[in-house]
Amino acid sequence: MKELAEKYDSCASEAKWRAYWEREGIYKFDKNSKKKLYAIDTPPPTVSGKMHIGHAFSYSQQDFIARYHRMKGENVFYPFGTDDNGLPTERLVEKLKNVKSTKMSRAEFVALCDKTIKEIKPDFINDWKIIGMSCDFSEAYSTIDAHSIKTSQLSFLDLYQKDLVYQHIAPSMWCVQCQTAIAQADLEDKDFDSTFNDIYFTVENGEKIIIATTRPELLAACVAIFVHPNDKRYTHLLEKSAIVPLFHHSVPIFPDPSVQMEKGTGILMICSYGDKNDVEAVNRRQLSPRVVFTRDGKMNALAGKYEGLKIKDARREILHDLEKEKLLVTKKAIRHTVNVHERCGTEIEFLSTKQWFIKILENKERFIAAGKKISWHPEFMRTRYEHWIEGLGWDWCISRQRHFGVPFPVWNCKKCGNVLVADKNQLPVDPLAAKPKGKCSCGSQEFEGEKDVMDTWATSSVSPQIILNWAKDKGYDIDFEKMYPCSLRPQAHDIIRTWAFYTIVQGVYHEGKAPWKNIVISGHVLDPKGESMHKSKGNTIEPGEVLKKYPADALRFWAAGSKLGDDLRYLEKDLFTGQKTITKLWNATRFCVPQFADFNGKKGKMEAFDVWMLSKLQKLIVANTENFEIYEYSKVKSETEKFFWITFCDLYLEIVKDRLYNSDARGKEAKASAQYTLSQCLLDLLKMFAPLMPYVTEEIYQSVFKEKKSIHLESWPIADKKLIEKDIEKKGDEIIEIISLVRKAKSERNLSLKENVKEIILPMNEKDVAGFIDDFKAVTKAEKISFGNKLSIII
RNA sequence: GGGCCAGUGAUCUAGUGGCUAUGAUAGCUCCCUUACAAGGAGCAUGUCGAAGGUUCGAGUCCUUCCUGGCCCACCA
Repeated sequence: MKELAEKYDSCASEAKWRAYWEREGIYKFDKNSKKKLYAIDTPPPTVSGKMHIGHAFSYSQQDFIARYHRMKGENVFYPFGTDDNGLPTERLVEKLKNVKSTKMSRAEFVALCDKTIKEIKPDFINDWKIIGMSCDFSEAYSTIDAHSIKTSQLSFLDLYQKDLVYQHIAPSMWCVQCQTAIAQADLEDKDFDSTFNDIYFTVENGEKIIIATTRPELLAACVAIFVHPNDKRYTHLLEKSAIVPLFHHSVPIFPDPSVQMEKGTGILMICSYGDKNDVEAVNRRQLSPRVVFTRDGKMNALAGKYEGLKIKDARREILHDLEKEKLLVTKKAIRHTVNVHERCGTEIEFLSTKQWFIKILENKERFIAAGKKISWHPEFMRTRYEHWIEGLGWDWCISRQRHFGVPFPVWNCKKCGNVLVADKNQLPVDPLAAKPKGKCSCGSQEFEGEKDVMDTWATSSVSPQIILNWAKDKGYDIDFEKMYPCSLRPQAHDIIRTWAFYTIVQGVYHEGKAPWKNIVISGHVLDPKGESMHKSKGNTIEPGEVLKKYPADALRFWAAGSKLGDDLRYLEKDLFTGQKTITKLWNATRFCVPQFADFNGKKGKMEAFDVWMLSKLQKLIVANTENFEIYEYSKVKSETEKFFWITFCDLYLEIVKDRLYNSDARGKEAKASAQYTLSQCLLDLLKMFAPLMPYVTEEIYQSVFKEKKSIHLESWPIADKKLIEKDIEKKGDEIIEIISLVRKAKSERNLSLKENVKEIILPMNEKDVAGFIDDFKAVTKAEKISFGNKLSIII
């Protein structure tokens, strides 16, 4: 047992224990262990420059849970992964290296991505180690490593064989900035200033009608006009045709019940394609589409004189021309919400392209059913999941016309165009570099590899399969069958519609069941005003900056303060509160340690206040265990903090000082009783703080107790119900109440607490509280204690 | 427009039917007491968003409304 230094040096201590944990493999997964498994489907953060405060927040929270389960004696499988493929990575590399992927060869760009990732990843991962994540970092994966590519391709082959994936030419969501197809889940809302324009069309009978639109550049793409069949204003126009202004092509006027009569002028122009309704309308009426722009968002030849202009420039020019030709009735400024691509903020368009889709619409019920089999924490997050599924309108488009991603294990026959998929044994495969095994059914051996890569979610959604070695290509065995489903998926609420949903889809399709037993949803970090943090708003907080001022334990302690699933404001004072708790823990230990010097570890007859204290401790253990079982780490934090600060420090430590300091007068046995209680409380408190503040608890444990290699390999305290003494607790509480009143009385008289009290008359039965009286007398500095009907404090 | 969550002292927050509503921060008063002044003791601060209702009893349950956040839809 070592004396503790006067001050806790968090900086040195945290670095020391971090290195120790890694060197000693404290968090290493033991694949041969017979203990109960607890597998965590860790979120792989998207590799970006640095960890942000939201990461620090949510990863701390999942780490509390992981550490609790480890201490509970479970075999925790807690790998660490990084998501480093796909569009987000491409955009990062473009930014860091100041290049444009569209202006480079694919091979060149992929090589640059690989190189850049290698450069920045070690520092990036280090941020996670600094906050004290207890992952097994030797079980690290990247969503672009060979194992992940193989798993992802295997997943594709399995879906292909089960007829759950298909290739299809159809109008789908397209980002003209990223020049790729995207999925419904990749959309975001954004407000734009625009104009609502009333434009004249001329019907074949010469009548002029007015159509309202925000997108006049789509006039060239107009293929029909819809009016409501019951709209008396326009029934006479039905089955006639109209001439599109500026472009002079003729389009039919159809009745269609989807038209909302009260909107705009009640006349709707159908373009190929302005939105999802247009897509459906064109299909329903079997119209031949007029596509007017190119994949990079410029007008094409069909747009006549506007060819080559960007969409927005064309809009301005066309409005200008309409105005000049007196075809524009009015132009109203409006602000409206438009769907944009979440990665770049560009308004999405609809283009007919050939894409791969995973079928999801036909199995909505199965996904909802699988969601019901999972325990959601908090429960209401399941509702969000179900609503997302109910609102889905498209199958999952998984192909991206990009460079850096998992390739489709697919070739097309050059002769007949047939699709050939790779053989399982070929994986991982790059179809641009390799050839399929065998021939096409047409006899040809000439193939063209699929150039598209997969949506990054297509790979991250098989994270359970990746970590549990579904592809069976890891160097050693992790028994997929035994370990699937995982025990836990921790993640934030903003990716329920993507990561959680897609992972469930893959789980249902590959394994016929949900991928995890529990899902814990964390919230977001807000700025001090309660607003969301955005780089553009300039209100972001960098964990690196926070950690220059405060220990990682304090950051974690702050992160433990949000109720499960709740957002939390970043207020610096809360970091300070955490730091105070660390200091207090340190100083309380500094008080205890010298008291253990002459302690033989044996307990004799226990003093009343010690029984009282141990009883309260057992109750805390029960409460904390229950709360951790339901993932309520914030309640563990507040309960433990309250107990430590008030019950242990303010009350108990003060009460036992007399017995410890004056053992000659009070007796060796009374001292031993206090020593025993102190050491029990301190050890159990350290253990219960350990998941939240792994560093300071380790530092203290290693100095004072050191029964195992690490406090994090210690067992979580188990409550001894026999120690719960309701009666003594109640009596003790009554005495405590009076101690408070004595303190208050001194305080009101502006006296020091060590001031003597002449006499205290207790309104109690002497026999009931006899065991407490010596301690009570000492802590209140009372010269005389007597018993009567009414409380009286005579100073 | 639909859904979800929330509205508690100056600020943030605990509290899913039961004695005078938690704790933290800021404020004020006192105390350098041999773990801790980055501390301790104490004080003050609340019509628990509004209105109805259920109940012996409501911050807690129900209804309606108001406000905020998030998600989704619409966006001719």
